[in-house]
Amino acid sequence: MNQLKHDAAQLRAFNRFHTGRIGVLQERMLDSRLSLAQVRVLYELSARNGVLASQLARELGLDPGYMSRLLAGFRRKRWITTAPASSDKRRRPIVLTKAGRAAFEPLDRRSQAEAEALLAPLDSARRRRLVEALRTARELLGDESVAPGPVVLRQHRPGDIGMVAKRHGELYAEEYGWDERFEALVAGILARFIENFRAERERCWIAERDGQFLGCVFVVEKNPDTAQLRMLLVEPAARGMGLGKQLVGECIRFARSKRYRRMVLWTNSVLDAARHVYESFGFRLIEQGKHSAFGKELVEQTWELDLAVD
Amino acid sequence: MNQLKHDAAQLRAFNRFHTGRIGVLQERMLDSRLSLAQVRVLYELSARNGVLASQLARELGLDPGYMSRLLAGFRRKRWITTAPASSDKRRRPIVLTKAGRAAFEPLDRRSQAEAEALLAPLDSARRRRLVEALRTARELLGDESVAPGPVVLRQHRPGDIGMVAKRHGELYAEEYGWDERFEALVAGILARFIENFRAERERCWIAERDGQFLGCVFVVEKNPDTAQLRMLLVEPAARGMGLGKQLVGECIRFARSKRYRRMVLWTNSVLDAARHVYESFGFRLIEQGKHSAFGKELVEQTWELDLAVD
DNA sequence: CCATATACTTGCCATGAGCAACTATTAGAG
DNA sequence: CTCTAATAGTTGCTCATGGCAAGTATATGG
Repeated sequence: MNQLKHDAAQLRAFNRFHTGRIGVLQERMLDSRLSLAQVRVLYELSARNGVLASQLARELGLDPGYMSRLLAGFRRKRWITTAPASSDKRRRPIVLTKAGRAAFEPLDRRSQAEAEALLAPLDSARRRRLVEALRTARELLGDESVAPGPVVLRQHRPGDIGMVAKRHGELYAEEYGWDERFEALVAGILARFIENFRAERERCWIAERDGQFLGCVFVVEKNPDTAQLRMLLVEPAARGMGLGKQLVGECIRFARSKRYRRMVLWTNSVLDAARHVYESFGFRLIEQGKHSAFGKELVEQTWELDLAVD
Repeated sequence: MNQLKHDAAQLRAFNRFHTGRIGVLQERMLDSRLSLAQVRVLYELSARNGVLASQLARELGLDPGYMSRLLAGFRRKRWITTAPASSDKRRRPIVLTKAGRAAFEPLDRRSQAEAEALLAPLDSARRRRLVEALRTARELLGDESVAPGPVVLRQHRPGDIGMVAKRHGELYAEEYGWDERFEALVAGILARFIENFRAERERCWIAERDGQFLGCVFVVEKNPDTAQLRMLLVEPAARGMGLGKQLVGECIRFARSKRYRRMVLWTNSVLDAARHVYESFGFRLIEQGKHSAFGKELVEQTWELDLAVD
């Protein structure tokens, strides 16, 4: 595959660039009379009290003997103490002393300041883009330590309407081959949703994580007794974590709290995952029929849930 | 600013992760009996014939003395020849020999293979995201060598409608404080644009670079003689490079070719940059009036251009 | 023509870092 | 319960890595 080669070449280009950049930062480290290895160890020590030398060596990819010497050096400077151990007397958990912390702190500050200096020329939008890009890269390169952040459900704000339309358009084009008229349909529905929006009868939930769009769902008033669930979407990357269920659950809770008697929704037979969610909440299929739309022959379905029962 | 601190911390986290990762790759390098510095120099030599030792030393951040020794080593192995020089006899442009190329090739292949192995577990969508993220990071961190790719103008496809609405919504909210009803208005217009689309009378241009949305503009039929220019948008990141002019130029050319007699557009007094573009093409303000919309008091304007003249 | 700068080399030397052998302790197999 | 193997850490030996400064040869600018 040629694409893979190209992508790998890009990765290498990045690595070259980054080692060059970091090389510069390393030199600065050195003018504090500490080697890169020492700084890395010190950083780990300051972050995690009580690690073992062997753990550090493994994680930082350093030779155990070398690690031992590094730590001996720190011990000589009274930056660390190695408590002989409790249960297992082979182990000597390493604890940073007050002096150790004091030695690390200016280094840490300098490193922080350098990172800030690197970012300073960027305006905040660019900085956000950079941070997001770095996070993405780290995650995709398999850094387990990158905590994915919580999934947040929130109501709509500027930009969401478009995002919802965009992802509907792209995903249904990709997965089912629907043409751009589907996206236009969604955009029109969304436009009317905003234009006629009444917060006490209708609502939208946008699911996101780390600012990344994960999914959405809308409840609109069909008539005073009937709420309509619309535009449920879960991003491929967010599937299999119960987000669809969570979103539909919010809709039902909202509709109940607003005294709707029933909830209906219009969907399509090809959307299997969504159907399972609807079924699991007790929606019943009350009508279906062939129609042709978005360049495809489809079977549309209407589902209904009685909100009074249960 | 606390955000800067946080962003810098993210950058540092990335750097730590990356040095760890690359550390691993470096070890592998070593089992070819070459140091990282040697490999880096070799890479540069293979990429650019005839560099000077001093250039290399500067660019790779290595000591000139060390560089001299590295090169002496290569010379001993007959991997390079240093032509004594032509005009300036101090300089000795370095040329990689056939043997040098042969020595570098397996290294290069191995490094390429390792990069590919790192990417292999990712599906192509993720890989694209990763490559895009790395490119973004490189660019924002100030790698001049990252060529920004050409600006491409294309017609619309699924996802564009939403993107156009989204960016209108976000940008006008940010820059002018307009609320989400503006986005809804745009979404509605876009929905109708798609629903009634006739390629021989109407068109949309999406400007992008490296897959990144840069701007857009639409031409729709107002009546058989009159084309309407709508939804001109240029991303902040793309301003000042004449993209607005280019987009409007496309519109006018298109409208002329479709035998429209005139072009009109509706805009708003606050949009200075756009107004300048319109004026530069000879649009004349034919009507304006206060109105209130999107949560603001605004002055709307109608501009017209006679397509017959000129 | 002389002072200064550039391109590269060389001598000197500290230390960074890999390897293997060694001690102390613990866990697991039989 | 004992013997073996594994784990945690230390130490001796070694040499490549790479910084610094002085040195040579050439070029440039006043």
